[in-house]
Amino acid sequence: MAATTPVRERTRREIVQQAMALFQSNGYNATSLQDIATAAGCSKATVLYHFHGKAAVLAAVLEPSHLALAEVVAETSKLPAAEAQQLAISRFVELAVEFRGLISVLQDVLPMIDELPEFADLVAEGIRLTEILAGGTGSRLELDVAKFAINGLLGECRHPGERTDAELHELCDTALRRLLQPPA
Amino acid sequence: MAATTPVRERTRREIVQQAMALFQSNGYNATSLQDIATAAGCSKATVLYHFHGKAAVLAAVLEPSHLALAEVVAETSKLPAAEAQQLAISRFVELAVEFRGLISVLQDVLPMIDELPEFADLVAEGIRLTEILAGGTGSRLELDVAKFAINGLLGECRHPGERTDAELHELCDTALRRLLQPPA
DNA sequence: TTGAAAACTGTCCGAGCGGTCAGGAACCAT
DNA sequence: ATGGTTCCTGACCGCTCGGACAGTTTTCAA
Repeated sequence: MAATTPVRERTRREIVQQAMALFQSNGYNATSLQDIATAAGCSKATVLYHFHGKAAVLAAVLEPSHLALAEVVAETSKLPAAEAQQLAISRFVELAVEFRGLISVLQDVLPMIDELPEFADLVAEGIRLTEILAGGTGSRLELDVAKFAINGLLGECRHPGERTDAELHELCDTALRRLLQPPA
Repeated sequence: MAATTPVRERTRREIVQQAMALFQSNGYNATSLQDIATAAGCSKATVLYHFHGKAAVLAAVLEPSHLALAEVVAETSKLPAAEAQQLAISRFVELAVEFRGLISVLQDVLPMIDELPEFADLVAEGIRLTEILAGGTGSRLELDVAKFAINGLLGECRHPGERTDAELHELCDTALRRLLQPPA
């Protein structure tokens, strides 16, 4: 009894990896289970053997970024509002650059994410991040500006290859600071 | 020979109206021709009799906003860069508020809009608007910030009913000015 | 070597999609 | 009344999708 069955993990990993690539280039909705299976070199039935439904594949693809987001939220939650905002901006920008490819996937799924129960806490953490980015003033306008910022960032991380990581980083950093830290 | 056959126009209008409502609440991709037909009180074949394909229905739904956008672009194109940017911001915000419901439709279609030939000039006008909003500096960063602004605005106009028109207007105006007119 | 457990697959299913088409119904100038 | 035009529809088509399942192959500890 090995701690983990390597064959199981290997296949799962391959499926997740190929699914990620396909989701990034074609979007979640435009990618079929058959596409994933073909890319992963197995049958569609195998994909469904390892993952109970297409949404479960998506959840596995999103897991690392989800964990990273949760860490940023946890890390910033303990700080006073002003410092938290400051840190959240830079950490969030880093996150966006690191997972830039996955963000278009998120965009594609957003309209239906409320109906997928496996993403409830991801949504909750997104909301929490918004509050932190808003600077904790509780002001309606600032909260909405923070949402605006996230939407802008999500939208801009699409079209991979058009921008280098450094350019994307500068853009997001500039935009977030202009939006969230306007000079008094 | 009447100038227009009223019955034709009445059916067309009903279809477009119901399609607009469905596109807004469920998105373009998640709305089927059958859904539209049922809501409009006719058969799917009738929808296809009046509009040659689903994309044509979308084009009809988007037409008023498209015209309004074209007018804003035309109006601002003649002005010097600084004034043009100033005017574009306020006019674009007004546009966004007026057609706030349709914007989520646009978001839904964006990933595939390049393949729909009927929207080529809409895309072109969107790009032109981006340039005007960027302030005509030609700077890569400012151009990207303008795109960022548009994406943020598009994202925020979703979830109708959560915000009044006035609130949305204030939000978009604030965000665009912070992004595009940062104090020197 | 063997046999149970794990991994995998071919095949089928029902549903929904956008779109076509021949023909029926409504309309209206004559 | 009537005949041609416009409007409308039921039935159908080809296709793709996510998913179910019984049965085969592979794996691996005993």
